[in-house]
Amino acid sequence: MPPFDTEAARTRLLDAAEELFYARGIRSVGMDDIRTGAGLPLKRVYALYPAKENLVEAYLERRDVRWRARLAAAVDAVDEPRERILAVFDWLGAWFREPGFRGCAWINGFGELGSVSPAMARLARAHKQAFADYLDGLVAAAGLRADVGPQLLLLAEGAMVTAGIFGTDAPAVQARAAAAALLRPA
Amino acid sequence: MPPFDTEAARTRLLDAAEELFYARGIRSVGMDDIRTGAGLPLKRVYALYPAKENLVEAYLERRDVRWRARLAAAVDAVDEPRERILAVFDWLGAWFREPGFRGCAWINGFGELGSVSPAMARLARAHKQAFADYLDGLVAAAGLRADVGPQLLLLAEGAMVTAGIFGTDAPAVQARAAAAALLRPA
DNA sequence: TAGCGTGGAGAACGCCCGTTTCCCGCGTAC
DNA sequence: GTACGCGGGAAACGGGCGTTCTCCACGCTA
Repeated sequence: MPPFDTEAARTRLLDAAEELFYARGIRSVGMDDIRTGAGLPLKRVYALYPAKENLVEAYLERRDVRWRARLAAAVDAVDEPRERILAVFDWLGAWFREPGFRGCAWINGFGELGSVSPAMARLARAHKQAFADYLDGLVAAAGLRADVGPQLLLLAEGAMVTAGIFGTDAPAVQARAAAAALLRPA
Repeated sequence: MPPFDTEAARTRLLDAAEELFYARGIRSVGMDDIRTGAGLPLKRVYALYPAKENLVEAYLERRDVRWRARLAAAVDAVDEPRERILAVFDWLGAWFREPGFRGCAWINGFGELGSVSPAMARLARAHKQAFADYLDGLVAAAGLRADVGPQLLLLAEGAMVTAGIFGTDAPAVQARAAAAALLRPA
């Protein structure tokens, strides 16, 4: 059973899972929906991930890697340390404008399952901690006071939530403006 | 059937629904859990709200009124216009510290059901719009530039989300400090 | 006291969904 | 050509849940 096109099947499975879970939420998506989306027999789905929870974890872990890589790539296109911080919010705006944007997968997942699934709570905390650490690094590299980092995190999280609920990218430019104000020396 | 202690029953029902829905999410809570929590026969539950969705709406509407009233009461204890804005974040901190705090009921509900329930999406937007309008009012009363209002909204939303995920009240003081910086003239 | 209706408790129904199992067809080996 | 085994599709199973229905105990009326 193992050596077929297992890796290709895994990719298609995660692609289908990501599209469906992100668009509709986790509980709203049945394993049958995913099987249909991936074009895989249910038997193979369960051979790759023995339970739905494992598939959810794999989806969030892959998305975490990709999301942070895309953010880092956008930031790395900029040199000046303070501009790099603002680039975070520019990239958020680009993300908000993507078709199908529905807010942050971890905030949504935490709201849906955080109190009922320790795994979901852990993944959400890990992702947000990594994002917070990344922002702290940018702040340190710019020689700014350390307490600006958490403040930028709040702006970014607020922008994600607000953009998701209202379906507009305006929060990105509002957050960017607020961030620029916070970067000015006291 | 109508004139018994219908209003008392309705209150107990909404109390139980609020406690359970907020703590565990909406789909994780069964009508039987609510019936047990309220100590009401299922027949009476369905007499008061013909479907779960109606009960969810009633829960969110009552919570909306109460949440905004509590916020307004905390703000109204302060006179100076800029201090009133900061009082918002002080009150958020007090809220975060309450036992059982699990983030914002509308953010969580939107993440869980926003894409699958138009009613949930509408309620979340209405609540957040009302909060945004309230902040805009405080900003106008303080004679500040209008674009500070949405920035404060992002800080507050980000604080709710981050406090919910990490289970700490630190975001309230971080958001308060950021807000204070934004209130300083450019 | 006999009859009636009202309200409470929980069983029952139908549906959905995560997971497992069955069966059939095809390719391979001898 | 035939037996074997593997993989695919889908049906089956078990549990949970929203909603409805049944049954019984109690209180009022003549």
